[in-house]
Amino acid sequence: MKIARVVVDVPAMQTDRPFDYLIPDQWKDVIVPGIRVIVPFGPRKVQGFVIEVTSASEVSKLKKISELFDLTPALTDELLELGKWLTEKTLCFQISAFQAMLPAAMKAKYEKRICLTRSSGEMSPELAALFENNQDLSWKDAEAHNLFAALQKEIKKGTLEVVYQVSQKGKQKKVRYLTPAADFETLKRTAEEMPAQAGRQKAVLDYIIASQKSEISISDLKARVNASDSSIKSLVQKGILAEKWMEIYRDPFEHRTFKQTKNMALTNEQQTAIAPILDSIEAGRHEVFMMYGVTGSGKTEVYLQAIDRVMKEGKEAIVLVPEISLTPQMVDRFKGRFGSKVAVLHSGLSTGEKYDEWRKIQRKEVQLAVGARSAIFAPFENLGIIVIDEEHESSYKQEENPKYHARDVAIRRAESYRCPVVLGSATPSLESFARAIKGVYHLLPLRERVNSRALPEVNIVDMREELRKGNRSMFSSDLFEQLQLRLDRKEQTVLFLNRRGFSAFVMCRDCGYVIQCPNCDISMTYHRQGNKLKCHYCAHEAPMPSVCPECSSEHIRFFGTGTQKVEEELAKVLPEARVIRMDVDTTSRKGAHERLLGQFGDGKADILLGTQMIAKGLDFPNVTLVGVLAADTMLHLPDFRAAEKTFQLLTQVSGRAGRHELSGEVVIQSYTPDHYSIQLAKDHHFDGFYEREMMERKQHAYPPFYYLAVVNVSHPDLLKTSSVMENIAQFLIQNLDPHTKVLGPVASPIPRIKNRYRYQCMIKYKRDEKLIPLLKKVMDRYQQEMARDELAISIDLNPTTLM
DNA sequence: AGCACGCCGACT
DNA sequence: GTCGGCGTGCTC
Repeated sequence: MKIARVVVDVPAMQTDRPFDYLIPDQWKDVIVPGIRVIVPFGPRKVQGFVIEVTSASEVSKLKKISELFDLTPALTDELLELGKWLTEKTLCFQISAFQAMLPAAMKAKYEKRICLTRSSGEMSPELAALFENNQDLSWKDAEAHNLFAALQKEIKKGTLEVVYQVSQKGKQKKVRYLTPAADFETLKRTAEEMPAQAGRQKAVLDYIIASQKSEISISDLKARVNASDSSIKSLVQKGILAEKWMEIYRDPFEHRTFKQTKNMALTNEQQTAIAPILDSIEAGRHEVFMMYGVTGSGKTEVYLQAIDRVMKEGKEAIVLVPEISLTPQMVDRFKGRFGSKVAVLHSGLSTGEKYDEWRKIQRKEVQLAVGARSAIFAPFENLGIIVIDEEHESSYKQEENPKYHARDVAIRRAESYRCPVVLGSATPSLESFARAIKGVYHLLPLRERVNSRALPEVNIVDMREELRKGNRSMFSSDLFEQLQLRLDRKEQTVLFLNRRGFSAFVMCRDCGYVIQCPNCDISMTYHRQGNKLKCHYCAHEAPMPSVCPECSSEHIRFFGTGTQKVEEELAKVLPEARVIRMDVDTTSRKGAHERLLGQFGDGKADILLGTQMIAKGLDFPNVTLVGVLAADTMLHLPDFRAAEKTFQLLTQVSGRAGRHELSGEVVIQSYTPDHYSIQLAKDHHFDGFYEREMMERKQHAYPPFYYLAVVNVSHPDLLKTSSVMENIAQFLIQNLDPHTKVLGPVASPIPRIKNRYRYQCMIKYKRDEKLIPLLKKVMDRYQQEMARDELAISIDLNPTTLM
């Protein structure tokens, strides 16, 4: 008998390996790698993925696979292989890797039930009544009615038993439809021979004959010829029509039409950029392109035409976009060009809708998947290109297990399919741009805007100056004037408030001095407890000063503001302005995001006020002013990427102004206007920023000069947490390569979450073969404590955030 | 993760 | 003497 190696759906260290099962003869040809099965595991039943079929096992007493869960593999061979790779690269469980590649609807659902056995003998009267009409009882009901004692006796007697049911969370949506059971000639004859009193049945047949359709939906029949259930039923019973089931898709775009677009003529620059991509497609060569183009330089058109070529060759494409920019505008462009060949996968869809879009890919009914991070796992089998738009976006990194970066997965998949990856951004991540400069990636610059429109003029307002002038409001006089001007001219404004950076950094309102750690050049975090400052990178501490160490001003304090406050303030100073506020609160309901943007696009408001989510992708012709209320907030986060993120954000936001006929202006308010990330964003000078930031990174041994790994430990007990972390750090220091730097342990930037204390330590390395095995060893060593005690250890290789 | 098995304290 | 507490170890 053949044997299947199965990875079971039990995410634990001790079960993170394949278990062998016998394949029953009737399934010997059906069960192939990638198929999900249900297997007995100890006393229960669990779902598992078949990863291999062999003929021998080291285990002698094998159990049989109890059920088949798929008829076609849920994961292709390539995705199984990719899962293995993910496991190694991110140190996650195999099962977690597999599950990450499938839509949430395909996760297994477990239910425990109590069933009658065949040898049902006498039962106690109260239970007998319960099982009078039911074959079984759910475990939850039994629990709720406190029946366990009585049930246990019956189980001992053998009249009842416990069964484990495994099903899938999401279901395919199916509809009943009718099909003629005979050819149309026979149908015609039957219709004529219909008895007179069967008028409705005759009408149904006449309609079917007239329409010449072989598949008739029941709702259609009911609407068109007023058919009733009984007349349909009798036609089916007579064998004239047959009933069938058909899978239908929940269509998230049902009520939307997309304007068909064609390839546009490319500018010279675009042509120069696309040529090497097309070469690579044609040659079947894997290559990574870094398409570095200013906002409005027409990156999307290049993607579209490259994808068009791929699809003409009968291959498939994946386009990743950041979660938040999956606004209708982006979907429109792809749907408009490729119509029904597109599947869209993003968080705005329901679980069922996502599953249906995924099914379209699996069934090869579409050739293009557009979506957020997880769309990188689209189950295509003949990929011709992968595009990652806004490559620098942090949402491409998953923060939960498996902690993968979509860019790495994209490159890995593209290697297997020998196809190109196109990374696009106006503000590439330092890592990617450095690789492009080194020649690892192929750099494709787009320096001109398609409409030759100049980039908007950016004014930086020094908020310290405003304060000196006696303006204590959150709007500088410059911004206020500009706002007033747009109202008069009936033009629109986007106001951006960066709420990230809520963590209290300490800054002097007079000179803009921000207190930084002497060892790390990272801003220190204010701690209410003890009124002191801490660095979360090296654990350095300092007392909270009462006067600014730089200028001795007393106006030194910590910072933070919200959109609601801004809205109130706006209502006070510009009562006639109509404001739409977009933040987590106003966009939490489904479709709210799109609706608000639609309203703004229709000119129903003068000002769009929002957080991160309005930073990208928006393109409204009437917007001529963009205001950034506080450019600094992010700059002082305890994050070595703070400057990079600030630069990216400011550049991104600035790009929202004056994209069409009207020219635009940008006002950036800042307490640190001289910081290079702000100054260089003003000049739209990425290259300058890159060089400056690379110096900083080199000096402080951060990526791209070093790789990072972070070990996080958490436990309800503070002492336990720090001592475990200390032990791990010591172990790593003693065993890692001497060139590898281990920093910490320190308390995490958020030292306690949900009553668990958190400690971390950072590892900076260039090349260290010992690292992964050592980290595995650490996990192994603490495995027991993690299972029993409340200890948790997590490892993030190449973290994007250190929170 | 679940679940059974097994070894100690407080009850009929 | 038995019921049930949760520490320990296993799941093909």
